[in-house]
Amino acid sequence: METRELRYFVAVAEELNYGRAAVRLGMAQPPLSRAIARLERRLDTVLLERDSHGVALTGAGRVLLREARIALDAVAAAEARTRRAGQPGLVLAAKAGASTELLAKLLAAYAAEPGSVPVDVRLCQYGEQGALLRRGEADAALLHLPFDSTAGLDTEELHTEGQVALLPAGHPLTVRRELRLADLADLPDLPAPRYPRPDGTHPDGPGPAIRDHAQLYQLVALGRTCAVLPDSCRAQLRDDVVARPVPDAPRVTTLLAWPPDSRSRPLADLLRVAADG
Amino acid sequence: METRELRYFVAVAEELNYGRAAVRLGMAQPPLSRAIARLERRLDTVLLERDSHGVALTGAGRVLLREARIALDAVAAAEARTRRAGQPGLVLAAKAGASTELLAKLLAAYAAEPGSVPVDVRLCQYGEQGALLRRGEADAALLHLPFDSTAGLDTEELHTEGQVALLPAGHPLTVRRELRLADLADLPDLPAPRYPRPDGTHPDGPGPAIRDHAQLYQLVALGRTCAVLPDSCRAQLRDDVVARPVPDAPRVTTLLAWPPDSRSRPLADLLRVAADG
DNA sequence: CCCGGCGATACCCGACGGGTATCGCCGTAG
DNA sequence: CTACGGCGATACCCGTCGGGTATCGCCGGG
Repeated sequence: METRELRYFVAVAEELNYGRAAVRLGMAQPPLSRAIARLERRLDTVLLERDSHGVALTGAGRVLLREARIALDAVAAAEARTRRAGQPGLVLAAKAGASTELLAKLLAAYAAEPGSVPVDVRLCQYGEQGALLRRGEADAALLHLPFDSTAGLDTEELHTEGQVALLPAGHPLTVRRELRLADLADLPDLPAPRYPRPDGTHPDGPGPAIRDHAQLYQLVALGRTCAVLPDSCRAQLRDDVVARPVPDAPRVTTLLAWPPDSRSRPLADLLRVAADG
Repeated sequence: METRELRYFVAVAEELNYGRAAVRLGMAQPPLSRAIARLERRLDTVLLERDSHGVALTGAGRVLLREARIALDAVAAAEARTRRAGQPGLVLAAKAGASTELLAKLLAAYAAEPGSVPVDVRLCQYGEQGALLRRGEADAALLHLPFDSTAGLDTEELHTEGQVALLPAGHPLTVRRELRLADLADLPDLPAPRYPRPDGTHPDGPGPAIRDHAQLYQLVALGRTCAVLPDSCRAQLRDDVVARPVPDAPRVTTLLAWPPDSRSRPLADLLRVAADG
């Protein structure tokens, strides 16, 4: 099976309509029909049930749809990783607005190494760093437990810290020295922010939908929401936002992650610097 | 990137010689040269250093070799799984000679289900079942912890049991009611069998290299080695082999494993029967 | 009953994959 | 020093196949 055939099949299986799939693929419908028919002949398996008013997946078609997506992702990751391995420099993915201090220190320490290469920092929305790594678009990523998934990645823990609540300056709760998670649940004036799910959609609710820390700071400053974030975020607060410790919030571990078995010289240097620092 | 190009590149990267790679691929050398050159042009990356006396991988080439193998495996698994999804019946992989009783019960119980399909049992050498699953050549497999790896698979525990030592009838150690692992280490007359590593090779040593339980029974009966196996193997012993409990050997868990997200009707039935039984 | 939407078929063309012959480079043997 | 042999690259040719346009056949709805 060629990747082109898999791409064609995925397009048809997703659209369930040869015409629309052909448009999406930038080609005409007849060669697409033939390509799918040839694929079915070679696999000796019916993938699609056509009646003259549309298309439906067979059981085998559902299997191939799932497997083809996996295979195409692997091919795309191979291409992305190879492309970047051929060019100098590292790409490091980090959550926008998170661990800025630690990130700055890491970059400075690595830049001071002999033989270090330029590091391109890609600031991501929540949860996007893992996807960048898995797609081969980044060499390493800063992740935060327990929020990000490390499945299928190698990791090195860098730092663990408690969390603080961020409140708009002047809010009644700011008179307290410490807060509990329960104090922050269901505040009518400060509805909890809605973080994106792994698939990028937001749950429903009264609070604002947010995509990264920068948005969150601003919304807290505007008195629209409150947030619970790692201690280190206090370094970047200005006086329109107040931080109060939340001892019962889970501790947050910042870790460096990279794809397993990828150990180029520059990446190995970066990992060593991170582990030492 | 097309899978054909990846196959070509892997062949050249493994042979480090265009001529031999072309033979392996069943084609002539010039089109292979051109295909690799085109791949490099499209990736805008040098994959191979050619001096006139051979070929060497660049850093990017090493990356692509690793990634291309992963991607090609994914494509091959997609093809195998789809092929079999299009045909009736299930394929169940099991270690030859292990868990025979449990396997027989499972097959009988499933066959009695309404709507059950024929089950093709593939008896494997040690450690091969996981590979069959991952390559898409089996729908489910019987694995044994702590020997087999379940990484990347969904599993259901079926049974846990202790282990016994198998000794040739008449061996001096058979006078004991129980044995310890230490009793069986470094016996000069019964050197430990050499089980295959995950890559199929055998470690060095004095004992016989074995590939499955059937071989092992026979070698024990011949007085060439001894073995520590799950209790249930006693059901198939004849009187030329004696079993003695080994309480300090790790307990063995038999489990049913299947590729994540694969839940066809027949497989779901089999899993339900296995969980109930 | 006719029209419209959809997939399949017929037919054509150009590009690309693959083959043979040969070159250019270099290391080595005589 | 030259001749040879091994290896990858280049030149050139051919057939196949991927893709395009036109059209058909089927069916469901207005």
